[in-house]
Amino acid sequence: MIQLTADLALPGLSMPFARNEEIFAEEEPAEFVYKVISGVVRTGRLLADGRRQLNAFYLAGDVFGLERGDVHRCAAEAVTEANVALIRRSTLERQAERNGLVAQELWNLTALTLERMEQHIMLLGRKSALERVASFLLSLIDAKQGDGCAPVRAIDLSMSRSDVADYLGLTIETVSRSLSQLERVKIIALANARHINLLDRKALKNLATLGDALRLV
Amino acid sequence: MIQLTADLALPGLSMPFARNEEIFAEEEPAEFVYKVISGVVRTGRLLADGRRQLNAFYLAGDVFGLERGDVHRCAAEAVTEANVALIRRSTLERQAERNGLVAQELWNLTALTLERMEQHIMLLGRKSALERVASFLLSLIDAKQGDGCAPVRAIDLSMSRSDVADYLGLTIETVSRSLSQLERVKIIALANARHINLLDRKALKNLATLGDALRLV
DNA sequence: CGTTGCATTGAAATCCCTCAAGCGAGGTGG
DNA sequence: CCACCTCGCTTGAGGGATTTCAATGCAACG
Repeated sequence: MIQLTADLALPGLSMPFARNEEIFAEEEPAEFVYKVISGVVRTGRLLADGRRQLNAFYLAGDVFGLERGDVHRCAAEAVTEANVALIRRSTLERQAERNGLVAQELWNLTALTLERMEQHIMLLGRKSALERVASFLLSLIDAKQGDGCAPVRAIDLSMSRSDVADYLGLTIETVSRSLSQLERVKIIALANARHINLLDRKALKNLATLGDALRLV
Repeated sequence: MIQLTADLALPGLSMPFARNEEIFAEEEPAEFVYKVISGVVRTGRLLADGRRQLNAFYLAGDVFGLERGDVHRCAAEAVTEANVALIRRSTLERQAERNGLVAQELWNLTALTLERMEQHIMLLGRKSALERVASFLLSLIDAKQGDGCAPVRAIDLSMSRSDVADYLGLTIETVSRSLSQLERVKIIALANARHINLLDRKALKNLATLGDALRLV
């Protein structure tokens, strides 16, 4: 990570994106690899009839747009105003050839994305709506926890209900109802639609991982 | 691929597995990387209450068990009798450090798996039962097509309805009903439960990719 | 103060799951 | 050799979770 971070941080290549602005499109040539400097980015795909499925949200420090082939198989858009660093892929691959650490880091980043996708597959294939929303909130908490060390008491959603729904394979109504349900049983409190106070973390975790065998060991 | 294939083909390390035999377990130390020589392998995870989600099926030539961390995050089992080549991970990583082509191939294989997972996420999050089954059949056809060049007219399912269901995020009953439905509209014919004749490939593709934007361009 | 966009809530409909019964092929024992 | 059992698959009926459709609320903004 250190290696790539250094390479990616070239300040000249950092670009600002507005809310909902497209960073790259599905099927677009994959000329760059991207790193979130600030803000939030979403990646996803569309079916022709308009159904949308989001793969992932990327927060500051995350790398996205890393592809095997020569085109992007997902679109990427800014969820919030975001600064994104661009690294020319050809440059990166040349470096990887010379420097084993860069190559290893490219592999690591891809494998990390893969791990997240595998977890998401379990969520989409086998979890109920309530479990999905609980898992989602918990993943946001864990991401935040990684940064600071103070226990997280509140979550600020940077994405709309529509984004959450398309990420979790639900409708916005079901997401809204699930959040209301979590509030009714006093697991969370909704200060407003985008600001959530965490009341009972243990209960949330039970819901989210009922019972992910990995966590119970 | 060529590079790794050569490395992986060391015949001394090929191991036979019986139907349903475990190849590695969830959370087991990831000591080896695996390559299917013959037969079919499934990978997946369990929730504590017994719900199962399969990530992927691997056919002859496919590599699986490639991890970033030091433990397997999925279990792997033989679907049919299978021969699997094992490569010690430490060996592979040492080679990757010295030989850029090996490193690149490791990255390629991980990225290929990632691509498949992303496609599966769309299937699980946004496709109906019928679309999922159609997509599944089509992916089997495409995998077969890759080998020979004659147009595929029949599919032999090596996995049970239960495996298909857990892969597609459905129940066995829904899988069965979807297949019957495909038969009723003359898209397929079921010679028996595991042997499917393809009658209308175009209709199957329409169902599966209605309308995957990628394919419509 | 009306408009616009996003979120919540309710009611009805739909899709898929659950439960249950039946079917067929393969294997075993009488 | 046939009856019987088992296992995997199919089919049906009913129920439940989520979607769909529709109305309302709410906050930001011109």
